[in-house]
Amino acid sequence: MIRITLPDGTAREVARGTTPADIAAAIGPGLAKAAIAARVDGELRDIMRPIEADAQLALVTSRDEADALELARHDFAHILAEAVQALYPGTQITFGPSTDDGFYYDVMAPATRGPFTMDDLPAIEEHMRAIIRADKPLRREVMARDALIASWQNAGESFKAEWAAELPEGEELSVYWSGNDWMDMCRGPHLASTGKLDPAAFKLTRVAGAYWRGDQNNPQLSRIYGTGWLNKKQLDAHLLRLEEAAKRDHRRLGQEMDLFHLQQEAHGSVFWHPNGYLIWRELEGYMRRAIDGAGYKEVKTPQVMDARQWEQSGHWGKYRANMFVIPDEVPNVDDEGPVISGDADWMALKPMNCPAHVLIFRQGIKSYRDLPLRIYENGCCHRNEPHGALHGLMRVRQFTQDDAHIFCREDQIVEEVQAFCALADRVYKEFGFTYSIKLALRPEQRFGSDADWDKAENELRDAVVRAGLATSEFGWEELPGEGAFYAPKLEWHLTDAIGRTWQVGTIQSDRVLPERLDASYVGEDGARHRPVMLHRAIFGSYERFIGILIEHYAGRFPVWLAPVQAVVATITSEADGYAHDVTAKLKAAGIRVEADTRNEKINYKVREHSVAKVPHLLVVGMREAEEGKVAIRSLGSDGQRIMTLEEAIDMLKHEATPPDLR
RNA sequence: GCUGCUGUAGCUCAGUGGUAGAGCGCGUCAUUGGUAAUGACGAGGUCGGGAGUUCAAUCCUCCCCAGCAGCACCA
Repeated sequence: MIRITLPDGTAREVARGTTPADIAAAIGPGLAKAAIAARVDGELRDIMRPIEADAQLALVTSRDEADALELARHDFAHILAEAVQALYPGTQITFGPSTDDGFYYDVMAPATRGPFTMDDLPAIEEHMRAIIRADKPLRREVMARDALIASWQNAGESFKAEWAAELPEGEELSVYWSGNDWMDMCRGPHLASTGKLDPAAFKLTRVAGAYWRGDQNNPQLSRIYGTGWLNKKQLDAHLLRLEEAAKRDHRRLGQEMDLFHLQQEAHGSVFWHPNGYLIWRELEGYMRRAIDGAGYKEVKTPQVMDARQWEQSGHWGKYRANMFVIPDEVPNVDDEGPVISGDADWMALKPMNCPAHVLIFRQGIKSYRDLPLRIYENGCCHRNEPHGALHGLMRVRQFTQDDAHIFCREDQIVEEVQAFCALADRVYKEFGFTYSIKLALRPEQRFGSDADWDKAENELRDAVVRAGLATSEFGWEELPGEGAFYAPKLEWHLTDAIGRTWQVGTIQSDRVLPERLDASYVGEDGARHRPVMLHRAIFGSYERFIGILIEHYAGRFPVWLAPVQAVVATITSEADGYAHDVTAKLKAAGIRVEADTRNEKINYKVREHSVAKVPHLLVVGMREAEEGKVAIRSLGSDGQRIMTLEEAIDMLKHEATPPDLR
């Protein structure tokens, strides 16, 4: 007999080999029906898997949503693989986990046909539903390693065989049978049968290429994605959320609001339109005030530098594949010959600002009294990104960083990092973001000694701990191998209005570049010392930050950032004179305002400016003109507020004030 | 860079082996209307680029470019 302890503290003596399903049945028929899995000593397990020893048992029902979703999605993935193999014999299966909103499965299409496409999805979905309707039992079986490998090889499943052979020696190799005719190697757990799934609660969404084991040197598989839920209501709600997210896509809003455009002749670089550049200018002003207040000095450095400089900084060796390289010569003007000779010296557009800032630091002799020296630049950088990586404003080839480098002594690092944490906190909060902080640790490819990396990692960790931010509330986490080649990184991940996260801010503690570029200062002892260099950014890049803001605000910018803050719209042309008067006074008060005196109905104007997401619409007719008032209709509310022109100006002036100046 | 899909008017999209169409937008005219689309008329496209097949290509084939989804990459 073994002893099973339930969550309420009661215990039962049952025979060894009793399943959680048996225990659920013993407790009551309702629970027996509702139970879909079990937690045995905290581990999620099949409801039908026998318990072999004394254990804590908690039965899992669909009310335990996170567990239930995980189980359902994992089952959907298996059924997807089973359906694909049933429909397309010769398809090899590899791996299929659950995701945040569903599942995917990576398969290798048979050699006789190309990769799977969207056109294949309806048939696969239909077959998945048939498998669910068939209510096939899902049965766990432990197999001997050699037998399992042999069975995969016999079945022509070379990927599975490779994987099975590499699983750790001691690990129990379990497979799951769907009925008696299909099985997959899997750690589990699974639901008791396919019929536990709701056939209306999933949808296959797309097909894409994905490399075997995530390595681009390996064969490319077809990855079939689906979204999966417990019921149709949840699925529909999810599909609706996707639609809402698509509506706030910055590429779409950028066009609708006339903020910027991209075109193939300059792919990866942004054409900022007047409306979009107004947002940029506001952010630039905001950031200048922030860094001025925090003791930084702003500089501007060259776009192009000689390759020898990039060799010395190490970028030529480690980063050249992503640099735009330029021959240092006068191009051949004879149309018959090649434009460049091919034997000129090379120059390169800067992919980052750090070396240039070190060169500024190196001018003259620096004393310990000059430290910390904080050098800031709105630095325009070019990186030759892989074409497939480009994405609207989020990943571009020309971008401007709010970049600064803090040159300091070792004993100033923690203090400087802490001050940066405070500055970043203020900025992100003023834009309405919450955030988490992660520490990215040394990568495999790196410069510098292990001792320096130990120090650098400890300093960053220490600063966050002292700032009180190394807590789960701030999502504190360490990410092995994710650091830059010259330094570990603290990363700020923002959470936007609909819960997505974006990595933007960073601070990195670097001992490599000062060494390579020979930066030094004279210490109190009169000797030369190496400064440590802290690389840091808050917006990350203006392009990307604006893209994030567009999606975060869904285009409904706070007044201080809105390109057009107010429109004065007339009801009849008799009010035109008053409208122009109002507009002039608002302009004089510093408001970005436009007059709409077109010969259109007020309904039309209200609609148009609402769609354009203008925060305030000041409607004026003869009534307002005679009384010296305006009727304000604000974005997001249906009603209007009548107020005097002076009151309206005060209100708009207040709302148009950046948060740091209020 | 890899896999798949897409590229037609300023925008969103329909369509055809015989040189193209809608809605919105734009222009003109009429209408002066009180809070999410007034009506009429009109202008606007070498159908992403190049080559090939064909009597004839926007449509079929091939190559290139870009965009989209994902993968890889993001120092």
